Parts: sequence; C-alpha cells; structure tokens
Amino acid sequence: MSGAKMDGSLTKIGPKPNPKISDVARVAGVSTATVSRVLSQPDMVSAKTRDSVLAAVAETGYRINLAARNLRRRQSGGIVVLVPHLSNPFFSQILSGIARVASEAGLNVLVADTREPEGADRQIADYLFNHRADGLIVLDGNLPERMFKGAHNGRDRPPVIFACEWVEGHDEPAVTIDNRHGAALAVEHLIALGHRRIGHIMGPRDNILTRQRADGVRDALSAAGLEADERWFLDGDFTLASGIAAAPHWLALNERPTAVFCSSDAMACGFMSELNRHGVQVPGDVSVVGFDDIEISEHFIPALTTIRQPRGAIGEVAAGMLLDLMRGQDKNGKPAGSGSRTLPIELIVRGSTAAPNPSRT
Amino acid sequence: MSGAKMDGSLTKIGPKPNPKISDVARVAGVSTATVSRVLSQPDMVSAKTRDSVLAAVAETGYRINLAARNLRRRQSGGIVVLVPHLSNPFFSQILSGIARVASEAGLNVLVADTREPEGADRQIADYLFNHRADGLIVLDGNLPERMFKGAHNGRDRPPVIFACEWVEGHDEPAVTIDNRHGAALAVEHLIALGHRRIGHIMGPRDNILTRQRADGVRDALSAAGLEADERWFLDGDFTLASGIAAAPHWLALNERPTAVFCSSDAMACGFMSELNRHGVQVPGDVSVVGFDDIEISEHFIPALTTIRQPRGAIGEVAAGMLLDLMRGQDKNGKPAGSGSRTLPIELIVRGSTAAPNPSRT
DNA sequence: ACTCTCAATGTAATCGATTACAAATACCGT
DNA sequence: ACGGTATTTGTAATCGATTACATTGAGAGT
Repeated sequence: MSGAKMDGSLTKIGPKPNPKISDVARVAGVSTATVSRVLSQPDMVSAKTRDSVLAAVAETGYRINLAARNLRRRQSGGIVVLVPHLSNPFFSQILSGIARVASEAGLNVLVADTREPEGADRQIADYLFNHRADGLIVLDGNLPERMFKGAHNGRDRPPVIFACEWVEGHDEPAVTIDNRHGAALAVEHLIALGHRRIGHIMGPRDNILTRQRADGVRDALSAAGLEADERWFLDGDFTLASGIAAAPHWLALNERPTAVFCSSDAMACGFMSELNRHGVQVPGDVSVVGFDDIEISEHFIPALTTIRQPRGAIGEVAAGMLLDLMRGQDKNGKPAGSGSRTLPIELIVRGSTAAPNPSRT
Repeated sequence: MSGAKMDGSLTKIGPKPNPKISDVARVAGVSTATVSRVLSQPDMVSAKTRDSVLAAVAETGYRINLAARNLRRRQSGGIVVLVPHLSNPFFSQILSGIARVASEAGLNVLVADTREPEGADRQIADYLFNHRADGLIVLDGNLPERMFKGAHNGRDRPPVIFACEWVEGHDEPAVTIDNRHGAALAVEHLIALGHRRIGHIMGPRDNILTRQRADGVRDALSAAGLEADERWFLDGDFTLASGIAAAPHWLALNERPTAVFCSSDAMACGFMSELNRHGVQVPGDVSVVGFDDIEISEHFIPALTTIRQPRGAIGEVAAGMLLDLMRGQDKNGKPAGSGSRTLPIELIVRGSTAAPNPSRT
C-alpha cells in the first residue's frame, strides 16, 4: 500500500511490525542500498556514513530478514549434516563444532539421521535439491553412492564435505584422522607395556574405518615381529552391544590375548562390562584400549585408555572447508580449495591398560 | 516485467536453472496463482486443473523455493529446539520425534545447546527475534526467566512449548510425564520386592524434576508406612559422573539401604559401576532402579530396571502442539489449543532389582 | 582550468511464491 | 430467461533485501 506516504499508525493493532531496511535507511538518511552495504560489505562505505547507519540500526532495533536475503541471493542459508546415528554420542561434539562455525557465518544447521527408516533417501534428496541446503557435511561413509554421482536431473547439487568417514571412490574433500596410524599407536602402546598376544575388536566389515584400523593393527604387530592371529580379530559394529557380544568370544579362545584394542570406545566399554561380570579384571587380566575418547570413557571404571579424536576440531574444520567451497562456488564456477585435511590424534593413557600379569602370561 | 516476452536462452551457461512456479504454470497452461493453490490448498482447485498442474510439476521437476515462500508468508519455516546438553543421549530420541513431525510439515529443525558457553543468551535471542524461528521447543527448565517474559522490544515472540522440563510460573503449554508418579512406581516396585530401607540419588537441587521425583519417593514410602530417611537422599546432577560420585557416600552409610532409586539412568549406571568396583553386587547386595530408560540401560550389566519415558512420543506430541499453536496464532490473535499434556510412563523390570538378600538385611 | 579516474551513494529491477481482489463461469430457482 | 450465489481461475501487488548500473563529487594529472 501507500505505506511510504502516510506513515500509517492506526492500521495495525497488534505488536509493532519489525523494522525493515527501509526504516533504517530513512532514519539514517541514506538509501537502502547503502544500509545493505554497511551490513554486508562495510569497507565499501565511508566511515561517516557507516557510523550513522549503525546508529540507525541500533535505534530501530533492526534485524535482517533472512528469508528476503536468501531469496535475493539465491541461497538457502543453511547447511545439512548427515549423521549415521544421531543417538551416538560420538557425533555430538562434531555437531557442536560445526554449529559453532556455521552460526558465526549466519548459517542454519540442519541435522538428518541417515539411518532413520523414514528420511534417508527421500529426505536427503530433498535437502540436496530442494534449495534447502547450500552445503552438506556427510558423516556417514555408507551412503548409497548414487547420491553423490554428480548432477541430478541436470541440476547441480551443493558442495559436499566428508568428515570422519567417507564414501570411497569420490574426490569430495574430507576431514579425517589417520585411522591406520591411530590404531598402530594403540597397539604400540600395548606392545610397549609388554603385551605379546594382542586381539582386536573391529567395526562393521564394510566400513572404511574398520579396514584402516585393522591395517594399523597389523602394521604395529608386524613392526614388532608379532603374529597377527586372525582368530583374535573379533567382529563388532562400533556399538556398546557389540562389545558385550564380543566378550564371550574372547572368553572362549583357548589362548587368550592379554590385551585387546577395540575400534570404538563404546565397544570397549561393553566389552569391559561383560568381562567384569565374568570375573575377569581389567587391566589385571586383560588390558583394553578404545578409540574415539567419548565422554563416558574418562568416567568409566576403569577409565579407558584410548585414542582421542579431536571431535570439536573435526567439526570446525569441516564447516570451515565447506564455507570456503560455498563461497568459491558462488563466485566462479568450481574452484575453491579442494583437498582433504588430516587432523592429529593422541593416545590417552588411563587405567584400563597395564603390563601383562606375569603369572598368567 | 518483459521476462515473459523473450524467453532468454543463451545468457546463462551453467547448469540449467531450477524451474520456477511460472515455468510450471506455462507448461500446465494456467496462471501461477493456480499452481500455487494446487500446491498448498488443493481442494480449491478443480480436479482436472489439479491433475494437469501436477503433471506439469512432475515434468519440469519443479521444487518449491522455500525462501520465496517464507518471505511472502512472513515466516521462517523453521523451529528451534533448546537442549541443555546436546551430548546427553536422553535427548536424541526426543529430537528425532520432533524432527519426524516437523519435517512432515515442511519445517526445518534447528537445535541449540543452551549450555554452550558461546551461544546461550545471544543466540537464543537471535533465534527468537530474528525471524529465524516460527516456534520454539524448550527442553531446559533452567533458562533465565526473562527470556520468556512476554514481548521483547515491543515485538512478540513465536509460540513456545516446553517438554520434559519447564520453567515454573509460566503458562506456556508443556508436554511432560508424571514424574512424581513415576518415582512412586519405582519405589513401589522395590517395596513389593520386600525392600524396607530405600535410598534415592537425586538430580540437581534446583531442578523441577528433582523435586517432583523426590516427592514421589516420599509418597510411596509413606504410603507403605516406611521412613524417608533424609540421609539416604544423596545428591547428584543426572550425569553418570555424579552417579559414580554418589557411590562412596552410599558405602559410607552405617546402615545402608538395600535398594536405591536413581533419578536418571545415567546416574544409576555410574553408581552401579562404582559399586561393582568395590565388590558390591547388584542386585545381590543392593537393588538399583533408574529413570528414563536410555539406550544403554538395556545393555548394561546388569540390565537396569527403570521407568521408561516415551521419548519419541514426547517429541512428536510437543512438535504437534507447537504446530497447532503456530497455525492458530497465524490466523487469529492468540487462540489455539493451549493446555499441557501428560504422557504415560512405564516400569520396565530388568536384572538390577531383586528381593533383598535375607542374610544381609 | 579541464579531463579522467575512483570512491561513495542512489535508483530501481530483481529474487520466486502467495494472495487480495477481480473476473469469468457454472449452477439454481422461479 | 434472468438475477443471484458458488466455484474456479487470473491479474497484479506484495514480502524485504541485494546489486547492476547510473550518478555524483572529489582529487589527480597535465
């Protein structure tokens, strides 16, 4: 309507409408273009004007309308994070790292659980091609490959970053740790303590991390001239329940390893609990090392020796790389820094590992 | 605009632009208004037209641009969930329930951790008043009260629903369980097993749930004519660590309770672990009941008897109520079904409880 | 003094969908 | 057959910010 002419004052009854950019412009005595520039490219505006605009912003209590900005900029203002299991505590700190970086950049973070029966395919495609996400961080390495096969319907999809896990055979950049090295570190620690018979509880066979960590175990063993007995490589799936399930298998071995490296902390905790129930002492009878350093590990009884992944940093770096990609793709065609990053890990020694008990060796 | 006249075809080089509503309209031979109506109020359109529009949608691969819709509708298309600790596994299923309902309604779900040092105040206010959320679900009962004190700066804020916890003295609708009754159920179970000396590990003193559950414990005890010895009410804060910390206090009691009801599963697990380390058997020497039925409880050793909260349902109901509020508020001024809901709980009996050992009674 | 360049700002088109209002059409009863 | 009501569809204004392009003014160079 003619709102600009007569500054309507008795048309609306409810709470006062939010100020818009034109209100700020009027108060500051400049055009809306200038206000917009102050807000998104401050260097382009003279200091004097900038100050008066900022004052007007403060005075009016102006808050930008993101829907309008996103519409004009042809973006969605959000990124989506694809997580295998939202309930897995391993991911929460990664998410928090992502959220920190993203919200600083004014982006929303949407989280989708790829293992939800519902969502999965349909919902992910929805995010990818429905203008709902400007970028994607994938924490699940077992997604159907087709999701990432270039364009979809002739339209292109937003940039993707993998973190922790990744889908093999793709050149999307990834933020990872050196899993092979981490596993080797864990096993080297056990060897240094004097262990000679070392077992390994693995993740799911089809998982990329499982294979890399198992390789790391073999690296360390063979470097020490020790045998990698395949009967000591027990199956698991990273969950606590699978750690519990592995315990009877370990107990059934006729020559038991004196130490076990578990490919996740959750499995290590389950394994230890179940051993404990059978009267097997950790670390007295068997040393246990985990992987991840999830929150509970430090508080577990005994506190778990483990390989710490810098989860917050992983999230931050992944989000940062994604932002770069998004900005790069906006301006040019497809440049921006692609290329993966590997973050450092750390062996955290706690109470669950000790020298092997000589009386039982 | 003259855009309709010459259908530019060689200006853009990149991937083909997303079809918009006008493209669909052209293909279907109708106006954009009709297409819009088919998509959001199908009943208003004749069956014939509707079919041809839907066909055109399929043909063009049209996907709605949410930024445009949100701008026009003056909404953000998202709801925010305020969680005390994102890493607490208790919340993940609630979130998943919320996400299920919300995404069905085409709404984004943003999750904010209220205990993050950064975000908290600033970020929440940002969500509330920056057009970033059309509604709010609060899972944290210890938020500064001022956040919810009516309007802010003369502008009003989106509707709020509490779930699980709530801020006292507010009439915002809430989705809860009957905590007092739940605690009573747990204690009644112990009494039925023959226990007479029953202890309680509590949550944080200032938490509303803590008080209600403690009251429930007293209810059940006094109903059975038992004494509620305040020395047997130990402090905790719902976390696993605090369960561990409570164990030595229990051990130090000169006349120990034969059963302990913990106000959260996490505390129960920590408590049991620590007892186990001191050679105290559960349930042989002491029975333990938890509250929540988090994922780990079923797998713990021993499996934990607990009060199950319907977490998925809590999330779904909360989201549903919020949707109602949002729609109601849109149309009229402030009607819509306000009023809270209480969801049913359930006692899950597992291995951590048994009759008291007569030799030690 | 005069032209040229560069910085700062303004004007107005634009992003894509929704919806108030108008127009057209169909259906009814008398 | 005609006014009247209900149903379906179209026209065009609108949501609020961004940005291509135009304009203005100031300083530099000769």
